[in-house]
Amino acid sequence: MFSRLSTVTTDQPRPAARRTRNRPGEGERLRAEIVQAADRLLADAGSVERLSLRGIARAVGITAPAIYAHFSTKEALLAAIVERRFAGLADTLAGAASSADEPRAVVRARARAYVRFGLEHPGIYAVLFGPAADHLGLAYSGSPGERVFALLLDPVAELMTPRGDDPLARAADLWAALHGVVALRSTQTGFPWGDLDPQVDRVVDRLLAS
Amino acid sequence: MFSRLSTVTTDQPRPAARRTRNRPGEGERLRAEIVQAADRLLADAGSVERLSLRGIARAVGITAPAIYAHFSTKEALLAAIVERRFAGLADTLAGAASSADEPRAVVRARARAYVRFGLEHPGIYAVLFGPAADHLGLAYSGSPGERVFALLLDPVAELMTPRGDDPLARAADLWAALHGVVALRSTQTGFPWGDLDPQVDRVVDRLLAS
DNA sequence: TGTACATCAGTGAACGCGCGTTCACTGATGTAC
DNA sequence: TGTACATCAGTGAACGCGCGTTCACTGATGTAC
Repeated sequence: MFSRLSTVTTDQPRPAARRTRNRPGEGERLRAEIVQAADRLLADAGSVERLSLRGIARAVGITAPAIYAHFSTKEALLAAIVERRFAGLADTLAGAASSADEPRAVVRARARAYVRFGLEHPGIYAVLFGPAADHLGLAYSGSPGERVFALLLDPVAELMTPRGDDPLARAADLWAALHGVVALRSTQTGFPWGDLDPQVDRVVDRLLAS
Repeated sequence: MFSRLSTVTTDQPRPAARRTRNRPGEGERLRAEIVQAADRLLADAGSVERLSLRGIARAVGITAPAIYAHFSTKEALLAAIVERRFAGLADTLAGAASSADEPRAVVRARARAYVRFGLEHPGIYAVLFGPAADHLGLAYSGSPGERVFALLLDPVAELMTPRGDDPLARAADLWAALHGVVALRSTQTGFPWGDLDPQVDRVVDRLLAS
């Protein structure tokens, strides 16, 4: 008895944290812990494929089936992370420029913030805008990602409309270019990219030129 | 005996093609068949993760271990595909513009060809320039990908150097933008992208402006 | 204040899956005599 | 021309792995009497 107990106790596996079971009525707390751990693992380790329910459970200090009390499916959990992060990114972009600024400065500030976000959290960025986004049903139409795009489109429209240029096309060009900067810099790490902000400024200024 | 033989024969599983074993001395033929099948599967099904040795074997009509006679590892097989495709892409880009054209037209033609390649073969493109390229050791430095980049860089340099602009930075901007066009159009399929060539032309012309 | 009980957060074992890779082998082919 | 043999292209069974998901359950907690 004693020896068995002490074995089990000593034998503590991977889980970093010692957990105390939530009290009845507080089960919802685990939900938050799960999302937080999953988000951190995704941010650290870079790709959705490497994110497993078992790994998340290990990080939280529970067993994998316990996740099913809060998420019916791995995809449901991913969707929760993604929604949170989309909202966070939108807030970041919105906050990157005061609305009093002139439109070109707004675009520049938001472009820098967008790219920085992508490079700082490649795993998160990939889930929001990479191939994984596709089969998560997070494509443009009607999704929270639309809100993020609107934060680029709006100031671009302020610049283009008076000029008679097509704002949607120009904002799309810009989005694509910024995405490319994030994606290629993340992947082609041996390439002599040079400093980030000057590149973003060059791209923004030229793509918005008449 | 008979029944067993006929069962085995009738019971023919997935493999599409009926194969006749190569004769001694002709084992090398299988190598080419494997690469071809793997390349096709990758081009069709879109992502490296979904490409398995067992799937390739099924497509060729052999068993998975037979692959090991020709490739010591799944990665070795991927590397063979990638090298072939890099060379093919370089040829396509080189052929997209006659060297007599003026540099701006060369860039435009190669940019269109690059983007078209990426959109027509998303699975291949992803292995060449996506996140998978990273851990395959196919990053920029010293790789065949460098040859592809040089095909953009050279005409850009012709344009920039007389002007005193930095060709490497401008070519990098362009590469990133083109990559973004490919990646986002592949992923965000619900977005109102508009026609491809006009977008590529807009991006090229503006990013090369002074 | 003390006991019986219902609740429910979380466990542990098991499922079937497809994967990359290993290993000992089979059996048709071309060759040597 | 016919037989014995070595070669070697490819097989089939098995390995251990981590995965998402299911299921019957345990046992600490708060509550009712």
